[in-house]
Amino acid sequence: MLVELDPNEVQDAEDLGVMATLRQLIVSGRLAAGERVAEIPLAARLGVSRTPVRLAFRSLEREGLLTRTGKRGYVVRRFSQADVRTAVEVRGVLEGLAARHLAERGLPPEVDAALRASVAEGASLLAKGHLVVDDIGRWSALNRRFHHAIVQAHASQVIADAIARNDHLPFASADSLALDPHALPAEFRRLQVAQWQHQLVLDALQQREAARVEMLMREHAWVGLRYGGVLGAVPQPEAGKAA
Amino acid sequence: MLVELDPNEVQDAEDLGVMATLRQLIVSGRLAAGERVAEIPLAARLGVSRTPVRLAFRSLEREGLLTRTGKRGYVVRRFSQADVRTAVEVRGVLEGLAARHLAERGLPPEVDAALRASVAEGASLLAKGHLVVDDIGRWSALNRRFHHAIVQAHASQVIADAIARNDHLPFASADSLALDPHALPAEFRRLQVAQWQHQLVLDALQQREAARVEMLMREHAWVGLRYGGVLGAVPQPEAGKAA
DNA sequence: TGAGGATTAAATGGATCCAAAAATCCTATT
DNA sequence: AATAGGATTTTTGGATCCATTTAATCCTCA
Repeated sequence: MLVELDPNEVQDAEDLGVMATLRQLIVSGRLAAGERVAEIPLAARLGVSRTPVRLAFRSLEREGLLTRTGKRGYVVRRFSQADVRTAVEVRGVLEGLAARHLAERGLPPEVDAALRASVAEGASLLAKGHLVVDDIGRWSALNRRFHHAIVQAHASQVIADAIARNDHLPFASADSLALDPHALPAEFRRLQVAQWQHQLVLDALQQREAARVEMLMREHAWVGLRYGGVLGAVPQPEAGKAA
Repeated sequence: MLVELDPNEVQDAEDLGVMATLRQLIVSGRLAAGERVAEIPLAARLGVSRTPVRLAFRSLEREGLLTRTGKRGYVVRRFSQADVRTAVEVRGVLEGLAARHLAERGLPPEVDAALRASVAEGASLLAKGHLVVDDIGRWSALNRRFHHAIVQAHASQVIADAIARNDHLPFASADSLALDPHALPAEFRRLQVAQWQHQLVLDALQQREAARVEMLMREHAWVGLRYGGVLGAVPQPEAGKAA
């Protein structure tokens, strides 16, 4: 009944659930943009019944990774270069809103501590003047904590939800700043800019400079996308995923 | 097996699909905030099997109207006053982004025409100096067209999607400016402000004043929420839905 | 050879079935 | 009487089944 099973695919399916597996298939490009996805073949491919696949399709549709085609079936959504830029800008705008609120209401001690810790860790990571491959993961983690601290500090979950939904677009999230291990010197310059921006954001929050921190966060969003070109790093060839 | 069927509920279920019915039940408060919703009772209540209910649950979870409780089951999400404010502000920020882009790129003729038409219709609606109940629906329609024209003008669907997802929160959308038919004089003042704002937005777009139009759109978002108090209308008692 | 229509295959939506997990409730013992 | 333990009932997740609809194929005729 079910054939041609790539072993590690099935592995994923059992461990993480169909939802995560599908997301992976889409993000990795094994399901190409524009490709039609049907319940039955995919269920067979993953070794599960149609039911979980159907449920996952609805969720992924709401996440924006799948779109309906006419009366029947879904296709993997295709993202243009403009979509990528816009998604990054949307995140910047929303994180800017969160940061502004935080500046206006004042920085709670635990948020301040979390941000200081992230900034300190970033400083020590860059202090040696160059990058090693291990630093990529460390930066990703501290960067995630920095953004998370700001976004989660808001009294309402609504902003965090809006950001999370936007982040479902794989290239939009703050920790999708994919660092090229083969261009570490250039990436070092990029991270240095990001680190400066983190420091400025923290300073503006502490000074309760609301408008300033909003603009800083907006600008900071671009570091994952365009700064590569400006600062001499190789831009990601995400054209493969885009239309 | 299936009893206690409110006839018009079942009517809805057959016509609009479980998804829309559930949304209605939640928005109308017939499913109270914080209430637990289970598949089997709800399927019986709607006269359908569990399958469509399950699918609807996943979608509504992604929309943010339902949240999981621990390992099992969903509850109707409860929204605080802060959530309502924040959702409105998020919409303002995103619509502001869309409007700014439009100003930066220039106003295409058809968008300009659509916006002019909405503004003109609003002017004629308010020209008689007072409101009648029919005007509520007319305003809602023209207001929707105005906002839609700005949001849909963007090259990427990403902003529109983000706004649409935020608008799933029933109180957040631009046409949730619920006008009280019993306070028409006060509502007239409110619509007059909204109309002025529409005119200013259109002017700023035509002049390509990007920063100005962004701020105008942000401010305009609040008209549905707080201006009532400022301008003397009765604020919505949405506390019933909020926590 | 191409177009149109009819037939066929396939995919979707809804319903039901089964097993596993969770919550509730009941009982027995301290 | 209260609590711990266990049994029962409910609910969920997954799988399969059936009917309907849509898409695709193929065949015929011009």
